[in-house]
Amino acid sequence: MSSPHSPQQNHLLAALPPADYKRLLPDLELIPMPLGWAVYESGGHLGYLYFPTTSIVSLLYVLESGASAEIAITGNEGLVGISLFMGGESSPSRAVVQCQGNGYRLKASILKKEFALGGPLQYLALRYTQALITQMSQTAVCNRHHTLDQQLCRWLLLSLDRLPGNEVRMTQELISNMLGVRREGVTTAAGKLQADGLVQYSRGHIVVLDRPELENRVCECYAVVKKEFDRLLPY
Amino acid sequence: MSSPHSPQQNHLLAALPPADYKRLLPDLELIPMPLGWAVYESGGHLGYLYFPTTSIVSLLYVLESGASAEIAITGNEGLVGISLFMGGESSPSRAVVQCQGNGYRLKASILKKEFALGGPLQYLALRYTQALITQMSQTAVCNRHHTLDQQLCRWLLLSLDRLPGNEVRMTQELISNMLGVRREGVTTAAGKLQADGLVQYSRGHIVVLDRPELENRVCECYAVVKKEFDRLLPY
DNA sequence: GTCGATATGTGTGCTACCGAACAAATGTTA
DNA sequence: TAACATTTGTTCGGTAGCACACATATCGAC
Repeated sequence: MSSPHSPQQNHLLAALPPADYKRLLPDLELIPMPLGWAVYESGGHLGYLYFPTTSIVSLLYVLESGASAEIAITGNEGLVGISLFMGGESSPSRAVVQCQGNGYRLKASILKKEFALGGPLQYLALRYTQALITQMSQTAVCNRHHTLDQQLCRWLLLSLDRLPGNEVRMTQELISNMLGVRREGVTTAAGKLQADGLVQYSRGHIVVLDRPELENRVCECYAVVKKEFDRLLPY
Repeated sequence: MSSPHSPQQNHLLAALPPADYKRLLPDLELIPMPLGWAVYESGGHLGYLYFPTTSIVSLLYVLESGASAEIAITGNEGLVGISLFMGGESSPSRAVVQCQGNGYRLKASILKKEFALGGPLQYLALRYTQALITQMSQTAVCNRHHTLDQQLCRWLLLSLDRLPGNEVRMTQELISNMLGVRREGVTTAAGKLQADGLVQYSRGHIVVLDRPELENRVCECYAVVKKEFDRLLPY
């Protein structure tokens, strides 16, 4: 009888005490999140706060030149649209669905009322935001000091953590946009991983075969971010 | 009769309505912020929230290798210690005084009570945090795509905006730590600026002579961050 | 003024990544 | 099955920033 979809698939919603969860439930709307959909655009208005369940959303910046870079990634551990409760209403970044799936959304007006109560939702939203800040900071440092090979490992692991199974659907072209590098660079780095038997990919389907070795090759940035998420949002 | 120091030199404190400001005033403690002082360490406990007035504080990450990178900079427009009200209590970054000066501090316990009221302090603190997020994100993208020359201009302008006068006291060695590059790279980039008459420096004293040209050479990142700060925190 | 510490300038080779052009392989559609 | 679009692989020269070594300049203490 129970639907295969539940708001509780999102860790933040699942962490709400029963009373708060019940109050919010009628206002949570299931919504499909198709590949490539821009949840919000740079500077654009936001009508809803989104809680991904089976989808992954990338926060990225696009420069005037057209060059881009991902600054953070959000899945079922978080939410999309922090500017709604932080007070700014908009943000200069873009949020794009990187892996198709579902999510729940909450009307901005309802979120704001709930947030103003100062209860569990505020508590969770702010802690999540701090974890997000850690991810962004670590991305900045990683961009500066680590090699493309390491960053590709980091990106794969961060994505994998937010997906069921061990497969990531994503072309090398799109990964290069996320990492802010050339597609050829990703081809080379991914070629090494494939040659060493860590992954197996073909036309946009990447299957991770040896996760331990991936964790072995990744830079410290992955562990720092993961540890901070676990500390702030124990699940 | 009036002291040369006032909490109102900090823009956030100055933006508080009179009633809230008066309530907080007895708990604001003037504190000198000496060069190099670590306001907080990675993972360390924070006893106070800091409001710089004439000092500049850098938020930076230090990697296991010893390499470092600045992810944001805070002066009299903001505050240091967001993890206190975001709920995490600590953060993996470090905050170091980059330019000596003064500031005011507020006990963590008092801050938390005040923040929980949901009043103007909460409003301002969250908006400031969102502006900080923009700065961090832009730093990540800038690290990826822009040249050292552009980044040096950005760093100089961001510092200049937070200081009185047109002089920045900072050796090239320290600037290189902030930007996460080699000292020689800064020497070369700074040499160009000096040769073209934009700055005049000697042993840790950088005097900006031609700010318009500096703004002409900087990447878009500077303007994006400045615009977002002005939007979120009009002064 | 001399000395030592700190700060800045320069040179040489090296590597990671860029830019562009093109080739090959793999799906998809007719 | 054939034609096509998409994805991945490869090559070439160019460049920004690296690592290391060392030269010079400036300031302060004695």
